[in-house]
Amino acid sequence: MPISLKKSHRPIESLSREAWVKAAQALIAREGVRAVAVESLAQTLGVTKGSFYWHFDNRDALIRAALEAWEQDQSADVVSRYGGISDPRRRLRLLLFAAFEDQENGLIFAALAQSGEDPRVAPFLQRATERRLAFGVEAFQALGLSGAEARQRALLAYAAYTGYFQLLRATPRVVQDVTDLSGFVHHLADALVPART
Amino acid sequence: MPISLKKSHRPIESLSREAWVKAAQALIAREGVRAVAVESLAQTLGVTKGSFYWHFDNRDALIRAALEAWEQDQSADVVSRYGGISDPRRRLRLLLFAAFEDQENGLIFAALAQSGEDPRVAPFLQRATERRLAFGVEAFQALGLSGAEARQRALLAYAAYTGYFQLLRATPRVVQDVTDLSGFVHHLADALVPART
DNA sequence: AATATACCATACGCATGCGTATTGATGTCC
DNA sequence: GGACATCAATACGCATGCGTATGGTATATT
Repeated sequence: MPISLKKSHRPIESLSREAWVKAAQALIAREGVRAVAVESLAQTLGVTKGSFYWHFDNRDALIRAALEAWEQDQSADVVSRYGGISDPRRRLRLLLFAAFEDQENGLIFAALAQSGEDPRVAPFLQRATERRLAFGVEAFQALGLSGAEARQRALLAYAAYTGYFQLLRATPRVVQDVTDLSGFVHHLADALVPART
Repeated sequence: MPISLKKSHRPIESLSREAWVKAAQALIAREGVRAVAVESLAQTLGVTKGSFYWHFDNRDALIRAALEAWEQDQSADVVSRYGGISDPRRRLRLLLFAAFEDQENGLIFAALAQSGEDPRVAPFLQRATERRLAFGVEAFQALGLSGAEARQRALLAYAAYTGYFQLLRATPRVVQDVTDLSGFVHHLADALVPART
């Protein structure tokens, strides 16, 4: 009965594989899916292709792994953190502010949308978009709006959200002329969330 | 004294060059800048590379030509068609409706934003974004808003605009659940344009 | 000590895609 | 009809990037 059992024999996921996935994610976030090249990635990791093809079957497997890992901790996504708030008005406003404040997540999503034409990315993007919009629709319905109206506002809110980060990503200089972001979001929230039940 | 002078000698721009540019634009709009490959383009045009390198110095020249041609008839862009309207409220609302209705232009712009990481595209995108935002800021200022507030609203409007078309491009199925687009824009306009002077 | 496993390097084949060089066909002008 | 310009086909060199094959080294197990 070995006590110090399987230290490096089965770390279940051999550590270095994680490094590949993370590097791929970083590259996707910065330059899009098409920039994921195994040889250049290997160089930044200080190894060669020989390593890569031991950990992964091929390039697609790496991209898939990166996207799946990204989708997994979507549980940490903003929409998941505000399901518990009961007052629908409060929930919506908090959600809006939190969404615009989480630049990390917003920019990653914008980067992914940028690679949205890629057939590997499309389904992930689709699912995430549906999930987020559905959350918005529910929240607006909980506010007393009809289904059609709730869909309208959710789309409006989400378009503003995704458009903002797209602009921030593509032309940051232009966006940063708007110094008061909270005022920006405040106005959006006031416009979308009715003043009274 | 030749009467039928210079029919094909100097059409000033040798006709076929236009074809290359248009094909490149179509490809950029559909699949992004990186998809512009001279050999595949040549095939779709029914010729070979030999032709291309007579019309253009290299691939970059084609991309530049396509982007410049696109920027040229930005004079046909929505913002240029509504400068004449004197009533600022009316001007803004018309502009908003026209912008969301012109799907052609909106989708092309979304496609370009998708290739915004490309150093060739970036300056064009930057200029267009600045132009459009500046127009919005002016319009909101004409409405009596302060500079800071005008910038906020212009950014909000433009984020919603660009975000909408990004969503329409990336995940059309999800967006088309919102059947009443005019209601969508109507709400946006009401939210952004103050009711009274 | 011997063998097996995990990880990585090197070297190759192959496809794609850019750019060049050369040649050819079809006009236009004198 | 000969010279020149316009447009295009063919063939090549070269780089990048994917995937494979094979061998090497370190650690672990027995």
